[in-house]
Amino acid sequence: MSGGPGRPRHTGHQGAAVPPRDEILDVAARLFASKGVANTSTREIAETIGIRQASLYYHFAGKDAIVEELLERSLRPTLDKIEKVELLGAPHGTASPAALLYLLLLLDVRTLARAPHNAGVLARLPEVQKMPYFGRYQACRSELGEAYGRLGSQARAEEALVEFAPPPTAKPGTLNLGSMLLQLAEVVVRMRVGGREVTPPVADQIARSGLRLCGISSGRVDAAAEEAAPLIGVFDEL
Amino acid sequence: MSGGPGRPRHTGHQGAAVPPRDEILDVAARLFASKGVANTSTREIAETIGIRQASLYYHFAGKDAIVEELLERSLRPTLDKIEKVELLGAPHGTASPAALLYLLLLLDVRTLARAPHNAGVLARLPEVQKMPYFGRYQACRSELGEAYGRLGSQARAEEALVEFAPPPTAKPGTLNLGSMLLQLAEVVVRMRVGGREVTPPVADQIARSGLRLCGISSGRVDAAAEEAAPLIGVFDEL
DNA sequence: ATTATCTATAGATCTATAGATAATGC
DNA sequence: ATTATCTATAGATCTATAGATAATGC
Repeated sequence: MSGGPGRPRHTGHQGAAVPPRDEILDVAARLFASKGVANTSTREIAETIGIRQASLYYHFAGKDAIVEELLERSLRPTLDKIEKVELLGAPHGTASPAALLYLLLLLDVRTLARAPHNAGVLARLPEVQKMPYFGRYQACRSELGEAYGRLGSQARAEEALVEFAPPPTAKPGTLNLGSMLLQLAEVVVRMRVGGREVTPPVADQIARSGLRLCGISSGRVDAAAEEAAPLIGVFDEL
Repeated sequence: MSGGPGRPRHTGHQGAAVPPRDEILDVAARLFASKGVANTSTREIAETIGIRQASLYYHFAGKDAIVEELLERSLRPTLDKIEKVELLGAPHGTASPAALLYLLLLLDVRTLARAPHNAGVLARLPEVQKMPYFGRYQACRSELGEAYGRLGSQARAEEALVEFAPPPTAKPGTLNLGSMLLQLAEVVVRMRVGGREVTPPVADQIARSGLRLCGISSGRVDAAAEEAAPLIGVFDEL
């Protein structure tokens, strides 16, 4: 036979190959995103990698544990993002709310665009939303939504002062501005499902659209984007 | 036993109760939306209604047939919408692109808000997207997206003329404006998943946000909404 | 005869566990 | 001894079919 029973696939650590645990997560993420969780069997995950179904249980307690870890991992970048941007806003007060909003949107879009195997779809599956762990994910997501909402209405208020525009027509409380911005950023998830590439100019366009959605005029959108530009590089390094 | 074998649940047609076929679709839609398709067994559908699992197969060829019909039904309102709005735009040319866009967004939001059991989630499930029938759904959805895109860029162009604003910064072809508007309207699906109610003012807010997203100034958004207001009633009656 | 249900079940999964096996490192 | 795999399988589903049964309408 090719492998023989009990033969480990990696002898020692030759050239630092992908750890089996990560390979499982990687393959599972791809399959879950393209076929759903309940529709993907543990057998399919295992045999895509080239191991037997039962061997998965050496690395994970069960199928749910795989989902849980994927969700956990997809959470991290978002939590980091919020923290960083809040840091940048409060202490010096140098950046305008509009620029901060642009920055947060752009970072979010890029995170979703770069997530391996379009992990954003995972959190949209009803089966996943029923999982006990999902509460944490949702809490984190609403925190991001609130950050969007705060920055969005600050930027909008500033706009009204500068431009002598009529006061914003929004009746507060009826709709969450944050939800809409969150949703807008997630157009990326859709694009990736559709096979379209998320290029840097596309990311820029989406972020700008978010500012316009808040009622910021084209001229000031440009200004905010320029103001944010030098800050992007800083975030990449953290 | 309570029913006994072979006993029909409806003797004749007493008071035009819900036809069993529709009841199945109704229950299936609710379960699919809340737990996913693969995660919902035919047994669960049947026993929620109060019939036996095998009895489903008298009404439907299989589980997939139920999904297919739900998808088909959720398609109809969208197709109608596009047709109607195009009708209104071309012949007399009375309505401005901005007003038409507002109208289309509002109709779309209301359709999603009123769809029984939040049918919008169904089309987002990867398992459903793999179904052979899904192509038709997607084609219809992109048609709507293109209508959004057309109206959006027309409205934006008009804005630039009137306001002497700088030319829109969008590099054409990099990002589909239609996709973003489509995505924006679907914030309703999310809201419903989260249990939040979609009131008429909320619908109005979303539609207005769509116009702003296109770069239309607050003043002209108000004008477009007012222009569209009398047309809404007309559409409800068709 | 037709309609709409039922019971019973075949056949195909799918998840998770038990226990064997071989390579590696101490 | 530990690590990572394997084979084999129990037990629990789940879908779809076959054939029986009873009510209704002609």
